[in-house]
Order: sequence, then structure tokens, then C-alpha cells
Amino acid sequence: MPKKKPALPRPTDTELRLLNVLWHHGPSTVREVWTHLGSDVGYTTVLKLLQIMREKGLVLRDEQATSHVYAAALSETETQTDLVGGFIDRVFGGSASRLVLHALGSKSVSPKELKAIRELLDQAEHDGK
Amino acid sequence: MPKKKPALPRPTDTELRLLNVLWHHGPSTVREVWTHLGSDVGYTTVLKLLQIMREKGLVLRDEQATSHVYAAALSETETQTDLVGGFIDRVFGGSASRLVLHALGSKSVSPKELKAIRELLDQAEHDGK
DNA sequence: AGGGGTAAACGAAGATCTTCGTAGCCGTGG
DNA sequence: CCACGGCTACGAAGATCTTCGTTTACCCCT
Repeated sequence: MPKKKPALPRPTDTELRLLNVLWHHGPSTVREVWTHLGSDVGYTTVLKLLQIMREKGLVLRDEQATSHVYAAALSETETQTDLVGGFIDRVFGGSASRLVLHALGSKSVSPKELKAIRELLDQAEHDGK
Repeated sequence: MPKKKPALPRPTDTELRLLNVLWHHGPSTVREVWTHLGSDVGYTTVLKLLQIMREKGLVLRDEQATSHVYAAALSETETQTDLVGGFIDRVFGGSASRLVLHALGSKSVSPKELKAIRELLDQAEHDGK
């Protein structure tokens, strides 16, 4: 069985924005992250956030180059799975289906998405379990 | 068209616990909420929390009786819809179907739930949009 | 009237988050 | 060789959250 992970702290909303940059652009320097973020935060703010996120284990950093390169510790998918799990527990008392109900209701879901979801269902059902 | 609401602040995890009590037990006094919460927080902590939540508009209070009675400002369903909407935006870039994918993966979903979800889909498709 | 019990209100402390100014380091161009 | 630009590190401020001790108000019973 898979070794149990130490379990990282849940990223804050702001941290999530930085992680999104790292996921979509790959390992990046502070300046790169800062640039992709638009100009609503200062450079040193981004630096500090990344330093703290590193202490928390949310990101890793390569110090080879003069400008350190940061990378997300967990993939976007892994993080999403973690977040969804906690969210279901906190907000829906553990019921995934109730979450889906609201997911379908809160945002208008395109027919295309409906189709995709339906396929997921077929898939899930087929896997048994 | 429906009047736009002022939009309440997103409740914190702790506030969500209190709201859950109010939703499941109906309007309650501080003592009642405190009791249902188990003994991991002090009475005055619960009181303070409810006072602040009131300032935020998350709960309403009836001051008729000596012991004030607090009630959730929004129903559980309304709150869940709000939270899911924001969650989809923050974590899944607005894609509801990606949320559903993870919802089906993060927790094991019973066949019963799968069936329920499928019905929701039919429903959603029927409503068009 | 006095005393006990329960409730709300207040205030403050400690934790975490987000923000950024400032200082120190280092390589490069002039 | 030294100033400059870009980088990391540090520290601190202000906001919000969570916690509770203490105080104040009210009511009822004797």
C-alpha cells in the first residue's frame, strides 16, 4: 500500500493563485510568477509568499541558478483531489452526490460538459465500486 | 429579474461549523449551539463568533427573549450553492465538469449516489441551459 | 434589599495571512 | 574598480480569525 503522505496544509486563496501559475507555466522564478500574476501585487510580496509556501511544503525550490526556481510540490490534479475531499466533508457532510447537485446548479453547465460528465459516470459505474 | 443580493462574506471553516448547527437544529441560543458543538470550544467563544457572524450578516438574531436566538441568514442550500460557485472558480478555473470528475474520484461514490447523479443530469439536460 | 445564577458585551491576546519597505549580496558593464 | 540592476532575506505593519477572561446587566428567590 502507498505510503501515507505527511499531508500538506490547505493552500489559501492567494497561494492557490500562485500555484496555478506554477502548474500552467511550469517551474518558474519569482519574477516569472510575478509577471504572470498581473500587477496587483508587489514583487517582494510574491517572493515572500513563495518562501512561506516553501516552508509549508507547498512548493519546492531549485537554488542552482542565481534566481531560484520554484515548482509546485503536488500536481494540480493531486491538489484538486485533496481540496475536493475536504470541501465535501466541510460543506456537504461527506456526500459527493450532493456536491454534484450543486455543481450542476451553481454555474450553467454547457451541454458539452454535461456530455463529458455523463461519460465520467459511465466510466465510474463500469469500474464497479 | 431577481434583485441582486449584497453577497455575504464566505464563512470560515469555524463559522461553517456553527452554521451547520443552526441549519440542523434550527434557530438556537448560544448555549444550544455551544452544547451541540461538543466541548472543544468555550461558551464565550461561541458567543463572540455568533456576534461577529451577525455583523457580517451570516446570521440573524431575535432579541425578544432574554437569551437571544440566532438563525442562519441563508439556507444550507443557498450557502452551498454560493460556496460551490466560488470553489469552482478558484480551484477549477470555472469548469464544473472538472469538479465533478474529482468529486467522483476523491470519495468512493455509492451506486445509489451514481443513480441519483444521473437523474440530476437528465433533469439538467431537460431544463435546457 | 441582597445574593446567586445566567446572559450579553467588552477587550485583549496570540495565530495566521498578506502586504511591502529596506538591507544586503553579487555579477556585469563602463 | 565601482556603481547599478536584479536577486534573496529580513522584519514589521495591518487585517482577520479564534480564543477566552472579565465585566456588566438582569432576574428570581429568600
